[in-house]
Amino acid sequence: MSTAVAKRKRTGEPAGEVLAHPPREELELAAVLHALSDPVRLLIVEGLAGGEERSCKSFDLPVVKSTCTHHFRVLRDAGVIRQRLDGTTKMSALRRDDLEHRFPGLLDAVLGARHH
Amino acid sequence: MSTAVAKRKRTGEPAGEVLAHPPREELELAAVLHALSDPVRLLIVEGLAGGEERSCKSFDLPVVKSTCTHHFRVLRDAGVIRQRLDGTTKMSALRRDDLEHRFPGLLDAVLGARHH
DNA sequence: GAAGAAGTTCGATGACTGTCGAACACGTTA
DNA sequence: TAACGTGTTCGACAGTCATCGAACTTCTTC
Repeated sequence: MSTAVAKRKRTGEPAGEVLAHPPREELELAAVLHALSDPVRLLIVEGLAGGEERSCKSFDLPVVKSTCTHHFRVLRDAGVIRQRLDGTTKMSALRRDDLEHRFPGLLDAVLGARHH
Repeated sequence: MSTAVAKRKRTGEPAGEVLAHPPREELELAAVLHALSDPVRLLIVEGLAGGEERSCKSFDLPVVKSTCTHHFRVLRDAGVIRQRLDGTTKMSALRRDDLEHRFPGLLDAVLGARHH
């Protein structure tokens, strides 16, 4: 065996560490607002508002798989969500605490907006 | 005389009416977030946070005039600001009440964010 | 009137975006 | 080991975006 997973098992590296997440101090307002300014990504964020982790596949998004990958990555790069590998699936969760610390009230305002 | 201003004087049409502004019920979250997701436009919004009207020229923005026109129009089309003609200058102001009604807490969260 | 001031319009440009489909990688399960 | 499920990578594509400079419009002022 010489896969990435096998290597992590040998070295004891946590699986989640392979995914890059910006630290909370480096979250940028413009980047977060941009990440939240797409309808599909707003659906994702609202789906995570409950606080529980969810797999990408558990969302019923109006786009194909590869586009989902794109949107989840935009959210992760902006620091809106945190992703963790779990077998073949990737679990995502909102970074509520980090967002609240950096931009107090922002996420609640977005989630509380009356749509349409 | 056959200018637009002369025509408005003849017909009694208010000068401010020539600028299109979306009504408060039609403000869209994604559009507002997108309008706020640009650094130059964030500068404009912060400059209007005091509540007073300001001319475009009173801002010291790091872009040329025509680009300013673009950014102010994006903000106006999204419903973030209201613009009014006053002679050769165009006065801009935040639509605080409308934004607060439609997306409670959003503008305060954006304005209160700790930058950099 | 002529000159100046404040914005707009237009075209161009380079960068980025959202979308898809096909092929691939990896872990799980039969 | 083979098949399946979940997600990624890659290339392509059409559309949008931020930016600039030059020419223009409109109002004010001298």
